[in-house]
Amino acid sequence: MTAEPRTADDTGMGRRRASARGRHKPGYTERRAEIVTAAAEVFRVRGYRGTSLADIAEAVGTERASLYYYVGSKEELLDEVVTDVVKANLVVAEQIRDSDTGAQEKLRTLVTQLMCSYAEHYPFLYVYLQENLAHVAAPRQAWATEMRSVNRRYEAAVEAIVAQGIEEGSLRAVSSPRVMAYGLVGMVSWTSRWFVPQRSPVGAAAVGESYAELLLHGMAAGPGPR
Amino acid sequence: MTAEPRTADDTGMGRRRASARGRHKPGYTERRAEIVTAAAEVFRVRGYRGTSLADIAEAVGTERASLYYYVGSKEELLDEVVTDVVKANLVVAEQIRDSDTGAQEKLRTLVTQLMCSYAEHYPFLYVYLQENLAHVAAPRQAWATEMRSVNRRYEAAVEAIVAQGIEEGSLRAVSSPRVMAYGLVGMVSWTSRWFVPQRSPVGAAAVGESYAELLLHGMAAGPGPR
DNA sequence: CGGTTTATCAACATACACGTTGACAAACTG
DNA sequence: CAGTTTGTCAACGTGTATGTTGATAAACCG
Repeated sequence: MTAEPRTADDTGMGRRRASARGRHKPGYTERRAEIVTAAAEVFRVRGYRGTSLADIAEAVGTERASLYYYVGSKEELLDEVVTDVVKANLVVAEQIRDSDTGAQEKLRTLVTQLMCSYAEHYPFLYVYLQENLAHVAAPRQAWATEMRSVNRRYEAAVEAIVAQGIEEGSLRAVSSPRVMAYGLVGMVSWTSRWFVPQRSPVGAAAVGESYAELLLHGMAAGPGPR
Repeated sequence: MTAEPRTADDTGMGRRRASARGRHKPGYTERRAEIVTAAAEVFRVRGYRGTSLADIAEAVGTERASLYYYVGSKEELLDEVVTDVVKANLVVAEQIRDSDTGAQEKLRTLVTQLMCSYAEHYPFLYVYLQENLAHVAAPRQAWATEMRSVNRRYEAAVEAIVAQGIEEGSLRAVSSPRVMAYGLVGMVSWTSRWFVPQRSPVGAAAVGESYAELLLHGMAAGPGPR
């Protein structure tokens, strides 16, 4: 008894809700964006791992279960928060690398652009920087692998510009291009630990220009130090 | 019935074990150190939050419950891994700040010392750097507050050296001392994301010297860029 | 204005992590 | 070699997180 045929009657109610996501009602997408934005801020403050969906629900002013009407999982939410912006950033970096200028100008542009990008898409990119891809757990491995590749390409772009600079003689080989690139990226990325666009006396552009100045002056060929 | 008097008979068995920790048997401390070391490596690889005591037990080759014979909690383990080394590092930084030299030499010493320190106490300091103190959850607030103060003092020391350099005229005010200090710390701290002492073609000292060179050349007063 | 779609949420089912207990074996000790 | 200490571990209790379900309002629409 209690056979519960069930056969191919794949009409789980939850499934129907999920498929309702396909349709693009006007209010739906807006509300979804609200949720993603709220999630981004909570992620930034408490970290991805330290954030529960209940936290996000509270920030949005709703109940945890309601979130599932808009989003399939916490992972999907992170993906939504982070992926596009990060990829856009990579595109810009590769454009700069491929542009037709000297390495010095390229680096300056890249650093200031990067800082401004952080501020413009405020909590989003910082959520990403604070995520250590080496620490992601099993269920996000696919995403992590993709993002790692984005990171690698980003770093490769910076490295290429540095290498160009050394080759064209405008930059000193203070160290290997790789290590120099990591230094540059690190200096800028670490701002995620202290820089808050609104609450900072100095703007993102100013920080970016300072760091560009510092790095360029530091790498520039020409009159020695002392 | 089943009154279970229990009164002041505070002889819970677990308590007795815990108090047995007071005694300093020879093998005990060694085993404990093994566990702390293993924990450090697991923390580095998976992050504090992403690590379960089961993971650590597996790394040690024992059972989760056995760890509690040596350690009261996961937090205690992190504390053990991180706190002393971090504080020692701060002491060195403040010594450098208070030493009797020019700012340039101070910064060079500080940066190289810092990198070497990372390598020497390998996974330990990197575990700390990867912990974002802004993300710690409630039960570790006390520890986090203490560590935040350590961070603040560290950054203040670097900032002071930069300020000294500007005052004595050996460094340019590329930006505020604070922002410059963050840049320096960031460049070095970010190595936690890519530098693995054994597995890297370039040693910690070399990276440290390169970054010191780059930063100093970048901040140094004297012949302009171009 | 009745029926359908849209959105919300209480309640449930699972899973996993932490920390504790008490039993137990092996090593030590007198 | 008997008794105690030292170290290990299966089993349990508890808390908290995720994701699902079905009931239920509210808005929409023909």
